[in-house]
Amino acid sequence: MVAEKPSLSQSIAHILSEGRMASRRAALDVHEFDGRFRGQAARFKMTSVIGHVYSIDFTAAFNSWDKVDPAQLYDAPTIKQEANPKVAGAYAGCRLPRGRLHRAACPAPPQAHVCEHLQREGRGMDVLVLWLDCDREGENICFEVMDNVVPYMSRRGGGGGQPSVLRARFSAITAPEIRAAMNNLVSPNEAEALAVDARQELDLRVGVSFTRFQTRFFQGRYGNLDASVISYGPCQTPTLNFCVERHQTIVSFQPEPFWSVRPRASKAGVPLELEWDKGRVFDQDVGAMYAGLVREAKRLRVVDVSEKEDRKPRPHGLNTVEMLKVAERLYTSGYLSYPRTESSAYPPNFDIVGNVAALRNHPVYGAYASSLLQQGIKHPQGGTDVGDHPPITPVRSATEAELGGGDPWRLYDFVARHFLGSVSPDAVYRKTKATFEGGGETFSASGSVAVKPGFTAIMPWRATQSEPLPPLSPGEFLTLTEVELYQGRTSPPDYLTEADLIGLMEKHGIGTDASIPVHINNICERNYVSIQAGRKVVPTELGITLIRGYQLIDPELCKPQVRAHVEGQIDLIAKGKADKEAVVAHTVEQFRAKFLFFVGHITRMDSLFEASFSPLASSGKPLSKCGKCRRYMKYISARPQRLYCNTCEEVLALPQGGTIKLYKSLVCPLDGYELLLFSLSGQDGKTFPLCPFCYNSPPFEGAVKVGVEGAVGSKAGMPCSTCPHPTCPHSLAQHGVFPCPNPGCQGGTVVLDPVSAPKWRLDCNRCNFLMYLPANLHSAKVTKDTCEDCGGRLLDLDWRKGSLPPALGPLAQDGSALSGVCPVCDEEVATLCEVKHGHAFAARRMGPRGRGRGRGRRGRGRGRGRDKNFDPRMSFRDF
DNA sequence: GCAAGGTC
Repeated sequence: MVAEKPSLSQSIAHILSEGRMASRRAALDVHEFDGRFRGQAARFKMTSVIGHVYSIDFTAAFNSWDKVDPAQLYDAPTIKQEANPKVAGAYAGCRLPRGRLHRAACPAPPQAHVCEHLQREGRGMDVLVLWLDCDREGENICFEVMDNVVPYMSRRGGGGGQPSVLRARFSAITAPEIRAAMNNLVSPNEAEALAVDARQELDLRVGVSFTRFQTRFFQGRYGNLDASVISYGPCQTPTLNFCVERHQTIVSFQPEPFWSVRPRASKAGVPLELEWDKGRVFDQDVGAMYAGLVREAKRLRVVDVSEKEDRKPRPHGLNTVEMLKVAERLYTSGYLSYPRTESSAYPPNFDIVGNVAALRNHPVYGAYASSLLQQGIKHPQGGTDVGDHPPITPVRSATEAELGGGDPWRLYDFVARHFLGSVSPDAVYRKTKATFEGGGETFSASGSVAVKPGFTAIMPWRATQSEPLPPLSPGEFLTLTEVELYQGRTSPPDYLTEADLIGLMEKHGIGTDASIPVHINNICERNYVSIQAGRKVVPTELGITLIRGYQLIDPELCKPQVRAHVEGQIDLIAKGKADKEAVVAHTVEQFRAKFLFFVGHITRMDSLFEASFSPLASSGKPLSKCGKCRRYMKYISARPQRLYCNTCEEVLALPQGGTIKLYKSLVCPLDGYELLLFSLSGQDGKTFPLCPFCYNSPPFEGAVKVGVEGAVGSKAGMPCSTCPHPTCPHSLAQHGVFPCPNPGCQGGTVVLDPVSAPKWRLDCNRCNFLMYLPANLHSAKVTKDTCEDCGGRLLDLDWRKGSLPPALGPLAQDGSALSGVCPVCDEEVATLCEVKHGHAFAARRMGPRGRGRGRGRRGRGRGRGRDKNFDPRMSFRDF
C-alpha cells in the first residue's frame, strides 16, 4: 500500500492496523502489520512517496542554450527522470552547540531514492493498494508508483497471472473514511493519469522554448534588464498579465467629475443618511436643476417604511491559500487538518459533532462549543466539496501557551473560530428601509438592528454594527435643513492586492491551490512585479514591457484563455473522450505555430524594450581588452554580470555572485583576452583568475561556478596551478564529489574546492578532513580500497601522461612500484601503490626523505585541524 | 539558467 507522504501513510496504517503495528525507519517510513484482506489473513506493508516520483525534461542533447534552437524543442525527445526529493528532517541532527541551526556547516540532506525504495518494498507483494490524493495529479502518481512496484510483485494477486493493483478513494484521514475506502477499492484511472502526462509535456515544450528564446534575444541586446532569465510560462505569464492589465487601467484612467444631490434632514435628533436613487449625474447643470427642485420643496415626505428580517449566513468551510505557511506548521505538529484543499463544504460523512466536541473543554471556545452542541449543530450551506480533502478545521484542542503564542496561535484561533462559526446558526438582523420624496426626487435611508448574533458571537469581526433608523411613518413630513449639490471625481481602481490576484487566478483556473503562491513568487523573483505596501502587486518596467509585447504580437500568449484552452483539451483526455497522443500532437502544433509567429515578430516587442532599456553599447564601464579587436569591452554589472564587446558585438558570460577586476594585466596565451580575477562575495572572499573568452568556450563554458553547494566546480574548468588559465592542459579537468576517506566520518563528502586554486584541496563537509593536492594533477577520486591500519579509504590520483610530477616521472616510466601513504593516518600502503598509465594510489610519496612507516602519524582525519605544527600545504612539497 | 506539478 502506498500513500503520498510519510505522515499520511502513518495515519492510514494506524487506522487499518488498529494498533498492532511495527514501524521501522528507512529513507521513507514503512509500517508493517497483520490484518485481513478480502476475508483472508494478510500481512500489510504501508509506505509512501514524496509527491511525484518522476519529473519530465528534455534529453541531455537538448539542454544546451547555445547549441539548440528553441524551435527544436517542439520535436525534441523528452524523458522522465526520478525526481529525487530530499529526505525530510535531515538537518535535525545538525545543530551548533548553542542549539542554532547552522545550514552552512551541514551536509546536504540525503536523497530519498524513491524508485529503489518502491522496488525493494514491493518485491513479492501480492496486491498493491494506492492511497494517493484523489485528484488528477494523485492518479498520475499512482501510475508512477505502479511502474516501480508491479514488475517486482508476485503474480498471484490478480487473475490471469497478473498482480492485483487497486486504488483507494478517500478524501479524509478518518477511521470511517479509510475503512470505507478499503472496502470499496477501485481500479486506478489511466485516462486521468494520461491527462497529467499531456499537461507536463505541453508545459515543458512551451515554457522552455519561449523562455530560452526571449532570454537569449533580450539579454544579448540590453544592459540594464536586471534579470538573469526572462521566463515565460503558461501560468506565470497570465498571472503577470492580471497585474499589468490593472496597471494599464490605472494609468489610462480619465477622471470624470460627477454631481449628486444630498439633502439633509433628521428625525428625533437623529440625522438621516439619505441616498439619492439616481446616484449621480455627469452634467453639472442637470445636477443643479435637481438640487433646485428638492430645495424648493423644502421638506421630504415619508413614502414608505418597510421592515424585514435579514440574515447574514454563516461562513463556508475554510479553504487554503492565505494561511498556507503557518498552517503547514500546525498541520505537521498535529493541531490542524491538512491545509491544502480547495473544498469549502464538509463531506457528507464528516464528523462535525465529534470535531465540535473535541473543543468542549477548551479554555477559550469551550463554553461556546458546549452550548452549540446543546442547541444543535447547523449543517453548513453551500460551498464546494472538490473531494480532495475536507475544509480546514482544528484536529485537536490547543491553547495559546501550547502553541507558543504569535502567528501560530492567531492562525489556530482563526481556524477554530471559523470552524465553529461555519456550523453555528446564521446571524439575524432586522433591516429597515425608508423611502422619501421631495421635489419629484426619491431618496432612501436604511438601518439595521441585530436580533440574534448567531455565528458572529464566535466571529465578532463578521458582526454588523447596529444602526437603527428613528421611528418613521408613511405620510409624515421631514423638514430639509440643507440640500447640497455634491461634486466628486471618479477615481481609478487600486493595484491588485495579493488576495485579489489569488482570487483572479482561482477564477481563471491558473495554477492549483498548492502552486498559486509559487507562481506569484516566481513573477516577484523574476523581477516582473514588486510587492508594495498593503501587499499590492505592482508590475515593474520589465513586467509591463513584456506583457505589452505579447499584446502587440499575439495577445493570446498572455491571456488566461490559453491555459483554459489547454485545460479543456486535457479534460478530454481525462474523461476518456480523446486520445492523449493525438491531443498532444495537435496542441504542440498549435503552440509551435504561435512560437514561430512570435519569433518572426519579435521586433515589435524589441521596439518596446528599446524605449525602456539601454542597449548594451551604452551600458557598463570599460574592463578587459577583447582578444579579437584589442579594444576595451564593457562590464555590465546588472544581473547577470557579463562583458560586452561593442566592436565585435559579442557577449561574454561571467561567474555570478562576486566581484570582477583585472588580473595583473595578464593576457590569455590562447586567445589574447585580458585575464580577470573573480572574488566570491561573503566572509571567505576567495578568488580565482579566469580568461573571459575561455570561460565561454567549450568544454569550459560557464564552468567555473563557485559557491554552489554540493556541486563545486561541477563542470570542470579549474584554472591550472602554474598559469591562471582555465583551458591550459595542466588544468584539473576531472573532479567531483566523493565520500570522505576518513573512516570516523559519518557520511561526509569531500569536494575538490576550486576557490582554493591554485592549491587544490579536498575538503570534507562533515568532519575536519582537509587535504591539499599536488600541482599538475589531472584528477583525484576516492577508491574503495582501504588502509589496513585505520580503515581510511585510499585516493586514486591521476596525472596525464607527460605531466607527472618530476619525482614520479622516472618511476612511472620504468614501471617500478611506488609507496604511498594513507590519506587519513599517514601509514605507508606500499602494496596498493603503483603507477599505471599515469595513475598512482598515493597521497604522498615516501622514500628519499626517509619518512618511513611509523613516522609522522599525524592523522589527517578528525582533529587534524588542531595540530598547530601541521601545514597541509607541505604535504606535497615532496614532489 | 528554462515550465508546472507534487512534496518537504
